[in-house]
Amino acid sequence: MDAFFASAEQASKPSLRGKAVIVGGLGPRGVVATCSYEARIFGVHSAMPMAQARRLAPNAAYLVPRFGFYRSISEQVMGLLGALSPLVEPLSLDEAFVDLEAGGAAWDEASARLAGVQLRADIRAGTGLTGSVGLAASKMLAKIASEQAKPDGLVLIEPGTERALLGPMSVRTLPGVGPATGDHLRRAGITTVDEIAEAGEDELVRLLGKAHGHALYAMALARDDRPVVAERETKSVSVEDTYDVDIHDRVRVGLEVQRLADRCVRRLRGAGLSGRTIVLKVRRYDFSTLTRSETLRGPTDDPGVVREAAARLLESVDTTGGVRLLGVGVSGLADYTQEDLFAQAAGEQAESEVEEPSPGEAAEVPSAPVERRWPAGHDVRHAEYGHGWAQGSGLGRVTVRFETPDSEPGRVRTFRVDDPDLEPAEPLPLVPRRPGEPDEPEVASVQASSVPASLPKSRSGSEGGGAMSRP
DNA sequence: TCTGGGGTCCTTATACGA
DNA sequence: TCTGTCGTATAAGGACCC
Repeated sequence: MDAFFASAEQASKPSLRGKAVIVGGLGPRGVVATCSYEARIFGVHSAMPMAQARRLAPNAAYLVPRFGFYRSISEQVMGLLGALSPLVEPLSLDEAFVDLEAGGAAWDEASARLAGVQLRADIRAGTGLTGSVGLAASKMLAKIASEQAKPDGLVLIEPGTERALLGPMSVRTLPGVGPATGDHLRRAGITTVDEIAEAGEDELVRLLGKAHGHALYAMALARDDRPVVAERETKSVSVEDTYDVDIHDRVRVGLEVQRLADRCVRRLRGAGLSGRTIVLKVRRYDFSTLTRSETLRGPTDDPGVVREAAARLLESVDTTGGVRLLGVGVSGLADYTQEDLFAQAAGEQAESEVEEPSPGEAAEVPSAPVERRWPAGHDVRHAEYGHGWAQGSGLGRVTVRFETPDSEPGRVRTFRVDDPDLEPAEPLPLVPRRPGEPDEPEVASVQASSVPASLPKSRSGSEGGGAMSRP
């Protein structure tokens, strides 16, 4: 999908169409998750500190992400991909590989192009959003093609032309070459894909290590036979928080770690998993990051056990100077629990407390309960004025723009944050339902019956038919 | 003024049992 | 019994991706 979060917000909010829209964390330490193409003109891009984005584009609309909303759109699009092939490999909410050959949807250039054109039309009709499609004989090339196709395009890399196309490109084009590897290669005099090929495999391995070296050399020769893998199992579950201001108080640090441990366990249990290795992550005031981990005798999903392990790990960390981020994770996952009996007994007391957040938790965050209630961009409903979204809040007031995906740009009104006529609302569907269709009040309730998981699994390992769509 | 959150994979060092 | 070594876990850090 093109500028996915920002596009979804523009589709949802008519007044933002054609405008610079920036989605991300709005706190003092937030970063840009996605921004609209209008915002990119100002130099804003993903991962940029929000403070910098505000300087570059002070008049843009700034919104917090609504993952539930994006997920429902994503499920719709993934459903369309699932109709093309049983082999769909999601990379994120807005991106997936599809093996068109395995699905019988395409077998040559013409049929692949046709499938891509049809898919883009279906995505637009179903979601009102634009997606780009890259078609090629391997995952790497499909991905590069989809990058070139954006926004709102389709690019097909013809078999036989791969090396010539790749050769003059920057090494940074290849997936897996980020800033560090890019610098490393540049210092060795390698800046283009051709130069990787010329350097030779041995030199690449010497520079970058075995795995990376071999992989990169193969990529440079356009050799990539990785299959499209439909279902990959989760390897770890983690939660982390960056705090608006560094935490110095050691007791407070301990409390935060306990909260994170509970949140992590809730997610773990929600996924029906348990794990053996507990990981504590600490980012200090100077941005130095360290992790401490401990492996238990058996997997656990017991909040008390995870809390205690996290607390033990924290003891070995020096936090003087303050911490800006804390995180707790669990890896070494299993889908069953074989609890250490001794540890379980110790954890039982804490157990009951994790099921529901403790009453004190909501009040525990002293910073701005106002912004918490009306996050920028979230939908609201007013008894008299109907559906709208919170444009901003502060000083006991919230500004609401009243509009819906299929209305004209709406008007703004301001209310007291505790106005009883105002309540949070679910997102509305981006595309109006056709008459005769079952009534579904929320996009969030889109059913997942057509996602790949429910489709028959075919053998994997097909090669040469890989195509990737960037929906 | 800086620099999120949720992941994956790889490398290196170290410990340990056979 | 001493010593090396091989394979496997574990621990920590780093790069990368969206």
